[in-house]
This record gives sequence, structure tokens and C-alpha cells, in this order.
Amino acid sequence: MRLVQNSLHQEVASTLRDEIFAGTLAPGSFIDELAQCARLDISRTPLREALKVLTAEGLMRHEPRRGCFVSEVTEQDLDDIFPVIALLEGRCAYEAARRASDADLQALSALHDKLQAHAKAGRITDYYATNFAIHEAIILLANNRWLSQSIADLRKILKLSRLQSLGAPGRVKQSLSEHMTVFAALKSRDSEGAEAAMRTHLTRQREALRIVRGQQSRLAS
Amino acid sequence: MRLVQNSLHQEVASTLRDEIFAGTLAPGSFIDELAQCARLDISRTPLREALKVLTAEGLMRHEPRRGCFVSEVTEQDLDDIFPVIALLEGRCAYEAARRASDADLQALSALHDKLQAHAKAGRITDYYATNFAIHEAIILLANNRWLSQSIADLRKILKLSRLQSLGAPGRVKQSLSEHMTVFAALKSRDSEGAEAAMRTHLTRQREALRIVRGQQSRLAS
DNA sequence: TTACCGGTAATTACAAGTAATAATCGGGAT
DNA sequence: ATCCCGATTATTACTTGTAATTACCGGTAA
Repeated sequence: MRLVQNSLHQEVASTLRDEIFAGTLAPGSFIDELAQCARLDISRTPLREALKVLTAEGLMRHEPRRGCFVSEVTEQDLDDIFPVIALLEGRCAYEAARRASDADLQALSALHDKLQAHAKAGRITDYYATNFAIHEAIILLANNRWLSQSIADLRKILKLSRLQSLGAPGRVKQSLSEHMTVFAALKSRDSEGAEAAMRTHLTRQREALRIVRGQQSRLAS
Repeated sequence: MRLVQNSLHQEVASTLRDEIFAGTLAPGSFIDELAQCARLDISRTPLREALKVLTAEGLMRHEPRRGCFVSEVTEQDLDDIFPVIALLEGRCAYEAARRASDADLQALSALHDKLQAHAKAGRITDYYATNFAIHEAIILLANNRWLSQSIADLRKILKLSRLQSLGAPGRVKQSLSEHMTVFAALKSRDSEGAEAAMRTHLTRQREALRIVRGQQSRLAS
């Protein structure tokens, strides 16, 4: 008897997705169906259905008669994706500036206080979490299902690459400052300013990431 | 023995997708697995896998233990999607203005000549096709895999609603004029102008569609 | 020694069967 | 007469079995 409401293949997809994001299933790695079935204690059909879903999401690639492999994200992909996300989240900020209620702004203000505190104390993980929450909040304020969906789709791919842009020297401080600029624009209902500031924030994020990756590849060589 | 290279579930997904776009499978309609299996002469596994793929694409919705239904596109969805596509294709036009070679522009010019001829002769279907080809060409010129992907994802949803915006009075002529404006900007390497013109084009497209739909719903009532 | 061919093993792809769940219809009670 | 409850039926979800394809390994010939 199944206790959960969602179907099994959804559960499995969710599990695998999390493992891909966590790096347990490394990019490029082959998915052995039988091995996964044994590990997750399920049969082949729900697993295969889950693999189809993840493939459609772009997290896996499927080669007929060969099997499924976890997708790999290249530098080119990052160069492509970041400008698009900047565009889309910029639009969110634009809409948010026009739509946010006073209560919304108050909630955002609290989040920014937390962000500032985490930055000051050097709690990188907490900073990440709050940063993410702020982005989510602004996306939600834009109140556009398909805009959110598009961003979520792209963010999934980014998440796959497990990027750690805050590792760049001085990036946390810079990121905080950019966030405060966005928030200031939101507060003053400056939609164009908010859009521009959000675009800048995400463009800088890409640059910071490039620096970190450059260091890592130098270390690896 | 299978003659095709692609796996069966991909073939099935492709077939069903086309049928959804054609309206053979109407929005909201329930998918009877056994009936479809009988019709397509396949077993349930590849069909179910195909349904999962289409669900991930947003063309179907899945209710656990109830089945799959073809997605329905609301006016709200259209209001949400068009601005996002305008943003994304605007960006494509921006990039295209910077990247297009002389040969690219020449190819585009030929397409615009055809567009103009179809408009003049009132060949709506041909106009649609060429219009689509021009959009595709500009998206391709932007040379950004994920930008293209995001647009394609959203266009799939639009296609599902089988919109006929050119039915609005005078829309063909207006659409042509907008296209020529975009192309003029591309030719003169005016990336910002191209971006703005493309956004305008798609925004107007939405407005024309609203008019057509308004007429249709009045007729229906 | 290397390249090519054939056989075997491993693994995906598809089919069919079984179990579980939800919708429907009929009967009874209020 | 209507509403609610239970049994039946229809349909999805999952398991298991079978076929087909690919990769790998060993052998042989150039």
C-alpha cells in the first residue's frame, strides 16, 4: 500500500533531482537502471518514467539504447543562461516595484536585514539561503506564472553546476550592496531602476563566478 | 524489429504533440491510455512515458490516479506569456543586430520580400509560415541555446491555444510594417532599436489576438 | 603488435499481467 | 424524492517477463 499521494515516479524524480543538485549523481555519470531500482527499492517502470521527466527538464540526456546520463553544464551554458536570467529577473523586479504592497516591502525589509547580518558575520551558507529567499520573493511579487516558470527552468540548470560565486574575494559585500540597491529602488517604486539594478546584480554574479572557476581550474591543473 | 532510430516513446510524444497542436486532441480532453494504445498500436509503457514527457513540457496536466488531460490556456496565460516572449525575442533581435553577417542579412531580406508578397496577395497561411521563419531566423542569429530554449518552451504553450491573431482587421498590414521596422534596425546594426521594435511587434500581436478572441466569444454567446 | 571479426554478456526497450484506487450506479433509508 | 452508502466496474499504477540492441572481450589474421 502506498501512503503518499504523489505517484511513485514523481517521488523518484524528486529524489534523483535532489541528488543531482547535491552532486551525489555527478554530471556526466551514467544511470544504471537496475542499480538505481535496487537502491531505491522500486521497479523499472517508475524509474524510467522519472528519467523521462528529468530528461525533459534538461537535467539528464538520453541516448537511445545506451541509457541516461546526468547533464553537464559548460562555461558556454553559463554565459548563455546568466544574461537570460538577468533579463527575466530584471522584469520581475520591474513588476515587483509596481505591485508590491507595503506589507510586501516590510517582509522584504526583514529579509534584507537578515541578509546584512549574515554578510557581516560571514555566515556564507545563511547568506546564500536568504539571498535565495529574496530572489524568490521578488519573483513571486511579479505575479506572472510563466515568467516564474521560465526562471525556474533555467535556475535548475544553474543549480546543476553547483556554483559558488560567493567564494570570490569581496563578493559577499558586493552582492549585499547590489541587493540593497535593488531594494531601495523597489521601496521608492522605481521600476526601471529596480530592473536595471537586478540585471546588474546577476551580471556581476556571473563575473564573480568566472573568477572563482578560474581559480579552481588553475588549482586543478 | 524497429526501423526508426528514436525510441518509441519519443515517436509517440511527437505524434501526440502534433495532434495537440492540430486540435485533434482538444484542450481539457482526457487521455484514455488503453484507447490511445489501441489507436497507436503500442503497449502502455511507451505511451505512459510519452505522457510524462508532454506533462513536463506543460502540454498536459497529470492528476494522480485520475489520468492525463490536455492543458488549457487561459487569457491570463496569454497575458503572462506574451510579455515574456517579447522580452526574450527582443533580446534575440538585440543580439542579432550585432552578430548578423551580410549573408545573414541577405537571407533575411529574401524572407521579408516573401513576407511582403504574401501580405499583398492576402495569402494568410503563407504569411504565417514566413513570419514564423523570420522569427526562427532571428532567434537563431542570437546564438544562445538557452534563450532559444526558453522561447521554444513558451511558444509550445502558445501553439496549444491555436491563436489566429492575423484574423483581426488590418493586422496583416500592421504586422508587416512592424517586421519591416525590426529588419531596418537589424540592417543598420541598431541593436537597441531592433530590440524595441521586436517588443512592440509582439505586444501588438497580443492586442490583435485579444480583439479576435473578443469577436469570437461574442459570436459564441 | 594492431586491427578486425565474432560471440557472449549486460542493459535498455517494450509488452503484458496484477494490484490498487477512484468513479459510477443502484439500493436503501430518511 | 433525495441523499448517502456500498458494491461493481473501469482505469491508472506498478511489477515482472521477454526481446532486441549495444558494448565488451577474446581470438585470429595481417
